Amino acid sequence: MARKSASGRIGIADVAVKAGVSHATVSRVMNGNFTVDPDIAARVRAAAAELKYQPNPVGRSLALGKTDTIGIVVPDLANPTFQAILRGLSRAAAQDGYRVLIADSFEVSSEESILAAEARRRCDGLVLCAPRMTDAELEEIVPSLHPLVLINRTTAAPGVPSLVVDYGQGVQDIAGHLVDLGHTRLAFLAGPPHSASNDMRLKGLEAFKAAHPDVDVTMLEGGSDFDTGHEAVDAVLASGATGILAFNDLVAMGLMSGLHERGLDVPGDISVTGFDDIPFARYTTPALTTGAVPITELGEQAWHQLRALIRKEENDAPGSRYQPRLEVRASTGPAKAPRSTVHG
Amino acid sequence: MARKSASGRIGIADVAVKAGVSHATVSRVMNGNFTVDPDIAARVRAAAAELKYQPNPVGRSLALGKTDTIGIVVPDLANPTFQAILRGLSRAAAQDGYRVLIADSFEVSSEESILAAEARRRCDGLVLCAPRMTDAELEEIVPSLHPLVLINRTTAAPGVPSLVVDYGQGVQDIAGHLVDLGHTRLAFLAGPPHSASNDMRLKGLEAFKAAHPDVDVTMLEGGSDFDTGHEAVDAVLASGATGILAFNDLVAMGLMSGLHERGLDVPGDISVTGFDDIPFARYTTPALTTGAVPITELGEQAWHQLRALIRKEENDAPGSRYQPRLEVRASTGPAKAPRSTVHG
DNA sequence: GAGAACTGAGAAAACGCTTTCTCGCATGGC
DNA sequence: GCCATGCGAGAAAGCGTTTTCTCAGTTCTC
Repeated sequence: MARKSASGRIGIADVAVKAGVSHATVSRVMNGNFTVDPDIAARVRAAAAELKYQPNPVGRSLALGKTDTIGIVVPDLANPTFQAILRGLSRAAAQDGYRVLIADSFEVSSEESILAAEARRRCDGLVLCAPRMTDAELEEIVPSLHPLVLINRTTAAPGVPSLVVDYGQGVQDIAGHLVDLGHTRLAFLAGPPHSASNDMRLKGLEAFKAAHPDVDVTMLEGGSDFDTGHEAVDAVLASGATGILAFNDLVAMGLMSGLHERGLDVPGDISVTGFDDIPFARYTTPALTTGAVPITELGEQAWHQLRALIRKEENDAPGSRYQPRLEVRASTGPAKAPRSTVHG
Repeated sequence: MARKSASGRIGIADVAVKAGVSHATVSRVMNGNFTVDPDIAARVRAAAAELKYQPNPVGRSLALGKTDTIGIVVPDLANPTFQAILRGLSRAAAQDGYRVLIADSFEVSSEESILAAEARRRCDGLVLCAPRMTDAELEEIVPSLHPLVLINRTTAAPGVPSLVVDYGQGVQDIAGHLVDLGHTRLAFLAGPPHSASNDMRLKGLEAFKAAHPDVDVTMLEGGSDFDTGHEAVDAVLASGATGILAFNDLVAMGLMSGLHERGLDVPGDISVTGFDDIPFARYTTPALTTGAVPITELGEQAWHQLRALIRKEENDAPGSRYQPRLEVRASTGPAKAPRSTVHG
């Protein structure tokens, strides 16, 4: 019969009593400390097994000063991109015995810093995805969040790795692809106004426009979800563009759905591109041309960077930059009125 | 200048020294205990603010015996269904000040019970999604996991709410819909062999077959992802069925994609149905007819049930059963060779 | 004006563990 | 046979909180 401590749960004290040793010895055995007599160790292990004793992690955390848990702050768990980051992070961390605590800010960016601080205090480190947070706010909280890894943001603070996707180069590649297909009138269906990754795309497009003065690029307001794309049909048609760069795959899918409802053919009438290469992108009809980002791998890398920080290792690669790979599928095709050589 | 305790972080002791009071008083103030003189309370608050003191959650957890965290065990974070449950759970829990810790078993069901026990000890309660775990194993670990809420599983143990989707009824509704459209040869593209929810579907189809002896239902082996559906094209065509019930939306989308590649028209040649109504289901081409499950709401309900358990409230609704709603979209249509009245 | 009742804050115990410190005991050397 | 050495395990001190216990100082009552 398992005797229980006052709390109702079996603790180290119960095992100690049953094995006829002190708490300290039980702790030593449980932690594989070999300065314990093998006979006694065996007795302790037997007692522990019989009582099904499992050390209380909270007690351990307090004593050891670590929780074996990391936190991730995401603006929206419904977004496939963050789901993928979470997945990669979770898997990689699990392999090293770490769990992940999620903090979803539900796009309420005013809550983000509080949430981040909160999460950080419960964990050994933090991965922060906060695309809408202002630079000022970011700089202010970053120092108190160490060990910290940033996703798609950079900071002046030292010792904070940033994993950033080169969206600027990505949109340029996509725009280039459309131009190669003969499109001369493009439109960019932008993302959320104050999003860091949207800014990167805008910068990329500026560079593209500078390099291609003959191409007309219309900027359209947008957002980051299906509905944004779906509702943008009128604006897209009004722009007269034949090649559309949607902020991301979700927006592109919404747009294609809306165009389809209007009886327009993609890519016959209009070419549509996305960004991210979420798992569903290859299964849309037509399959979506997009800028593929190895996003799950990014989550995995986030863990590796964070791990190095937690272990206070020399970090030779403080952050890294991911180049999107142009993934040409069926949603892009020759412009209706080609003005130069067109393949296919 | 903020003085720091040995640990390097600001603790209650630092605030106590700065305010010239004892730790106890600081704690009382921080917890809104009104037996403290207003002047002293103000002094403490000022000191806390100046030092930017935030109580250490681990210390609090140990003292209070609660972590304000719940855990969720999922077999695969890549699956939209579990993502949605997680989302609903996370949001609902957040509203009550709880965070969620995720434990992804990566479909390794042998790890599931260890993972669950591990997660449970770090949290105040657990939501368990373990479709592949055997009944025996489930019954064995359930008692040690309380407070616990099960998703799509039931247990004989008392006090464990189960949130289960009535997949059995769902497939019958879908099958009925296909028969109404004139289909007489159906095929079920099954899910993972030992999945609880697959068993429920199979039972539902048995009932359906008993009620519709004139309808031919072929059972095909399958899985739960895109590729399963994509690879099943040959088997589906070989079956001669014109109405296909895929295990879930993912499989249905894979199948539609495969059929499309073969030049077949959905629903012209073959009608395809899914299950779950994941967010993408309405954006496929054609939009997918499916059994809609309010899955995010299910995650939310999971929290409410768990909360009741944690608070030891009387739980008048120990679990609940969700009826899928038949969502007819464009992927189903009249059978090619109608044998009875067909609408449209 | 003295004892009772009360108020409010400090001391100390508790939460469950790890780890340092300490010390008894056995062994080895001379 | 005695002291130095070392090994192994218990005692105790943290880790950072909350909360009970205790008690000094004040107010109230008769």
